[in-house]
Amino acid sequence: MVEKRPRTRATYHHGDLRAALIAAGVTLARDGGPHAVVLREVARAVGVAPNSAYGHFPTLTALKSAVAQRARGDMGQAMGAHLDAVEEPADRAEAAKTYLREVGRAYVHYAVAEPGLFRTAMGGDPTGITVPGTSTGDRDDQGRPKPKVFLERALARLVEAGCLRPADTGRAVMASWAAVHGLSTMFLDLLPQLTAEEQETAIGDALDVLVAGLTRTGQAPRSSAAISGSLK
Amino acid sequence: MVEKRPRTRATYHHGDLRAALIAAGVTLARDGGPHAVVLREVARAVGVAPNSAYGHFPTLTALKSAVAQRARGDMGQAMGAHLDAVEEPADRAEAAKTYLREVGRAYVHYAVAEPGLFRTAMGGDPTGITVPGTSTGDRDDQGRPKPKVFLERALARLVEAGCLRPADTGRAVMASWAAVHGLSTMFLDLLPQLTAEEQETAIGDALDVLVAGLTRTGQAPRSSAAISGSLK
DNA sequence: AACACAATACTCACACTGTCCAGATGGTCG
DNA sequence: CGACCATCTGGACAGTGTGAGTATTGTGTT
Repeated sequence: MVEKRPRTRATYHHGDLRAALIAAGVTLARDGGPHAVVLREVARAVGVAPNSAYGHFPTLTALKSAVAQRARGDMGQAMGAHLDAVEEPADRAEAAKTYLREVGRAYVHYAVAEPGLFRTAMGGDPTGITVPGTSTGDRDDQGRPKPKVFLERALARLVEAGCLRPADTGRAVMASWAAVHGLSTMFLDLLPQLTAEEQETAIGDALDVLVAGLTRTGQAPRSSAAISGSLK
Repeated sequence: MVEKRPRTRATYHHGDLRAALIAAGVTLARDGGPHAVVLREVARAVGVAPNSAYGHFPTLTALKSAVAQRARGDMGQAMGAHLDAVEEPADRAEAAKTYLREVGRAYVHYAVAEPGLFRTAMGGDPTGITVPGTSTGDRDDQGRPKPKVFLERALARLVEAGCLRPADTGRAVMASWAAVHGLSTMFLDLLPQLTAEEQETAIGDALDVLVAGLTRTGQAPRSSAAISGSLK
């Protein structure tokens, strides 16, 4: 199905087996999740012997890792398309808040729209030596932005608009990421019976709480260390 | 290893194979996650033939589902123990906020302390017909409270203390649950390189943002529907 | 108390998986 | 043209979930 001509140099038998394997893996992962990307099935889809994959990937988890990276790029692309369609309010602060909300909404929307790819990208399988974060760039191997950059951009805009202190950017990253990632995994794993409307209101409510908590004018309390120290 | 005498009536060959299978599955899941609870390995640990399990569970996923339910009970027990050790401030409102924070901290702490059981409880495997939420009670089959009840209790205390409007309880559940579940899955799947100190500060920061967003005095904005309607 | 029944556990079997090892194939370069 | 070497193929092995049929054993009935 998917044909890719070699970029660097002409390869030997197949054309570009490595890319074809990844593409087939993405297709398998799209409907079926990471559990569905099976080595023999991937090889069967491409039309080669099962062991041919071992020339390009040392193990199945390595192939899954490549598929996951590709899925993260796809997620970034989808989030970018979502954000391009957002109409921002005129007020600068409200525009920054809207942008953060829409970044989060795009994150959760992708998880719901492409659960198989989302699960593959976020690697629920701890068997792999995946260790996400090894690639430090802002874009993947196909030049597509990573999902994280949208969140950082949103928080930077909040800082510019005066709604967020620069020193709070780091903790804001964790709080925002946790909120949207938590919503996504909850919808997929824990609350599959929710309707689209219920999901949408839950997204809006959680993001409202997040924005309200982040853009509070007073300084954030620093009681966490004291509380955690008096435990256990 | 684990011996359980039958409660209701003496069983036939093994004693209580069903309970023994679940117990062995919990042990397997504790170190190794849901992927490690393998039917033949469970049967091997108990000392019976592999297919003996099919007399008590129609499929392996059914056994995993029972193990997951047991893991959720274990999680509730651990959270209760954590909360019993919390020293609450005298002020009523601050005590309610502290309680919510500690509920969240207990949730994430269990995920980090027992990643295998947490992953099994929260079922990253969509293959099963698990559908959590079928059991509507507040306690599991062993009388242990479910994790969700602690969150509901915390929000009820916030309402009593006047820090949260009763009408906002529903959305507060989603926001709180998403925050702590997101932190947990992020720590396990996306940020395994974080140290315990970094995890602790991230937990404190995210919970501070959550509490600040929930207990804001003004009414929450209801702009989510309008924004989401202008998209796509 | 002895027997029949049904619940329980076991044996055999099949299709499928990931991965190793040796051999065939065919581009690339001296 | 011939040698090399990356690439792909075939066979094989251990291990998995699950189905069908069979042996075993506790329990209720006569």
